[in-house]
Amino acid sequence: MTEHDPKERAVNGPIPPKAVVSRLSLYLRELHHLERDGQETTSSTQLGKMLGFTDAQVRKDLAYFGQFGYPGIGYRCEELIEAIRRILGTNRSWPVAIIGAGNLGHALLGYRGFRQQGFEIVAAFDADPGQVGNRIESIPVYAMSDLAKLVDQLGIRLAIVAVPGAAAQVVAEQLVAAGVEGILNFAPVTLSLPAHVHAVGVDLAIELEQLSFAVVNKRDKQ
Amino acid sequence: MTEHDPKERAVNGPIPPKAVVSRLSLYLRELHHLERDGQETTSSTQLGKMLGFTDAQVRKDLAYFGQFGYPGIGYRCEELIEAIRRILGTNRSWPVAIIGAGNLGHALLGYRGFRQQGFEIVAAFDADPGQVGNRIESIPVYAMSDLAKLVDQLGIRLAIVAVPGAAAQVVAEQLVAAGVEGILNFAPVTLSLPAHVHAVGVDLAIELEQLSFAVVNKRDKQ
DNA sequence: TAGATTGTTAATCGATTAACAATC
DNA sequence: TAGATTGTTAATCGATTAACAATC
Repeated sequence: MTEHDPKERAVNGPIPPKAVVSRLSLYLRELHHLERDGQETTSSTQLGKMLGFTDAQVRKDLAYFGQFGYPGIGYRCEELIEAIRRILGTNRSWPVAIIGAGNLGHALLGYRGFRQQGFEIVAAFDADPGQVGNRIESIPVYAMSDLAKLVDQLGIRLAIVAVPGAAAQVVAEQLVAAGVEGILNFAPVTLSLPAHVHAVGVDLAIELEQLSFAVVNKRDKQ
Repeated sequence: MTEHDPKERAVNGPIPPKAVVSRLSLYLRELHHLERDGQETTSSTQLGKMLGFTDAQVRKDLAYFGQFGYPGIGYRCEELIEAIRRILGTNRSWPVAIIGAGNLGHALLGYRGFRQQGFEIVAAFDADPGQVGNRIESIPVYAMSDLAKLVDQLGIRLAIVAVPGAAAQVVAEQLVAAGVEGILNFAPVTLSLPAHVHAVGVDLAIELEQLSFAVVNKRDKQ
């Protein structure tokens, strides 16, 4: 806590573009690196260079949410980290469920990066009765029939879908019925969801396709 | 093969925005679903509805690459699939290496979706001597010292980095030195690469952060 | 033919960059 | 003070949408 009192934007100010919010996560990641390296302050120019953005873009992005810098000085890393975490909602720990304890779900259950950023996987669910009752990375695997009960008991609002494509839409509907508000979807399908439920899709094959395109159309970056 | 001879854009035509290329992958995914369901043709309106885009955007995106449709009719699914695969470069199979046979690497080695889209993981590499010589999902695990030799022998141009953040930059440099041209990076760091090497980053914690933001700023979609 | 739908141009909208007064 | 850097406005750039002639 310092005497610096940033004027943050009114709660119902202009809604930031999605691209701005995703850059916010990148700024946060770089700020963690800077802080770990012992740097107290940084600047829009430095953050921009680290990520290949202009300094103007960094300042503009942050300005959507308030005033976090000091003219002539820059930004205090610790303060900006705290501010971005508040904006993203990761200044607290989220309990998260994973649906699908197969190949990918297994790996996600063991992924350390989630907890470091404020996400704790507290329950896994699988359709296979052989899996139910097991613990994977010390996280219990439950039957899908227990979903609604556990979502309620554990206060789960976010879930990760790691089931085969053919099952994903049905699973998503079960999650919505259980009260989940956000879904990180690894199944290679477009989920159809009510407007109040948010989804982020990660399609691993698509990421490779984007790389394939970049390589076959070899024109240098920048 | 039909008598339809699309006039595709000159090879050095305007370079398409990145966002267009990523939507191309989504069109391809939906076209596969349509084809599997036995649909012969589709339209920009239908494709748009499936993905939440306008029909104009679908047509504009495709128009960057050529003329693939039939006025009054729409697009033949099979033809458009083939055209998009040619554009993305996935009308052939790419041999891919995975670096890091830990938690996540393990899951990626078993991911079926890669092969279905034209990517075959042919080699894994790990720094742990205990892993070297093993086979995971029938794919051999090699020592990092064999990287350059195998990249050359197997014609590997794309690699997936699934090592801890602290190791990722060094691994990336080894990949570049071995001649790899594209890197799909799962480590939560920004890689510094020469201009002729392309990277796509997937940071799993960042994806959850984006979801967290959407949920705490609960305003409905669209 | 009438209805459907493309490819493309023009109009609109939004996002990025440049510039600079204010501040430390 | 001089140098550095912010937050913000205006200018530029790029992407999306609307409209429509051409086509089947």
